[in-house]
Amino acid sequence: MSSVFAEIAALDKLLHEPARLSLMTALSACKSADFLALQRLTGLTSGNLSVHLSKLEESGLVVMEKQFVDKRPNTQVQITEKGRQVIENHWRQLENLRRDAQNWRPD
Amino acid sequence: MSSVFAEIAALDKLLHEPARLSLMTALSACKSADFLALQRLTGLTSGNLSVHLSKLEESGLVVMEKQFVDKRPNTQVQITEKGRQVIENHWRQLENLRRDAQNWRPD
DNA sequence: CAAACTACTTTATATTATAAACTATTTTGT
DNA sequence: ACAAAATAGTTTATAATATAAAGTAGTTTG
Repeated sequence: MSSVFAEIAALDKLLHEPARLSLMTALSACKSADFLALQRLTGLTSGNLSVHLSKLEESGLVVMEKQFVDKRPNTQVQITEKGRQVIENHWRQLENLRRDAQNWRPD
Repeated sequence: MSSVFAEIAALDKLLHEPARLSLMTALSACKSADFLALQRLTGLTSGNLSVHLSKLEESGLVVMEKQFVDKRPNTQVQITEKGRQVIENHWRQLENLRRDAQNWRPD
């Protein structure tokens, strides 16, 4: 896999999907956030948010802690060290792609 | 739609899909490129490349010109003005997301 | 002149995302 | 008190999407 283009074309879909890219980028900026804050942020339906978070958790990119706050369920979400690494790397790849595109010419 | 996060979460999938993001970014850097150059660049199978390009063409983001060169079929692909606008806007949105993430805090 | 190659397109299948329906509990109105 | 609505999610079914595999039309090579 020589060029950034090829790298991007085969990019990690888990992270690249827009909703999850937003979530991971936001989570990389804070210690933790709860379900509703993330829902307000992204505008996702609760169903979609739930599925996206589960997917991120299964891959070890976030951890979820479920507790009761004021007698109501509350889910705190936190990015893992692995998650922080892969999202940072993902942004690096995107930046590389954009930079390299400036002077690409067809063979 | 208030935040960049929400904008991104509802981002144009057509452009965001990694292969097409690569293709459009590359095409925005040159007058035109042919099928094989794009295939070399992205590492896509010809089947996938064909489908992705057709999708971009249907949406008016690229135009394709089919001709014979040295007795062989040859497909030249060129980004349209609309295509140039939407890919540039897409990159702007991604940059905004990343910038805004730096100082996001859960409500 | 048959077999292999080039440059694709079409189709079938597997993956993925989204919406809708559901669960469990709590609060509000009468 | 108790039905209705709200909260905070999860599960499931369906629709959309991507990828791989097979097919087409023509060309070159042994």
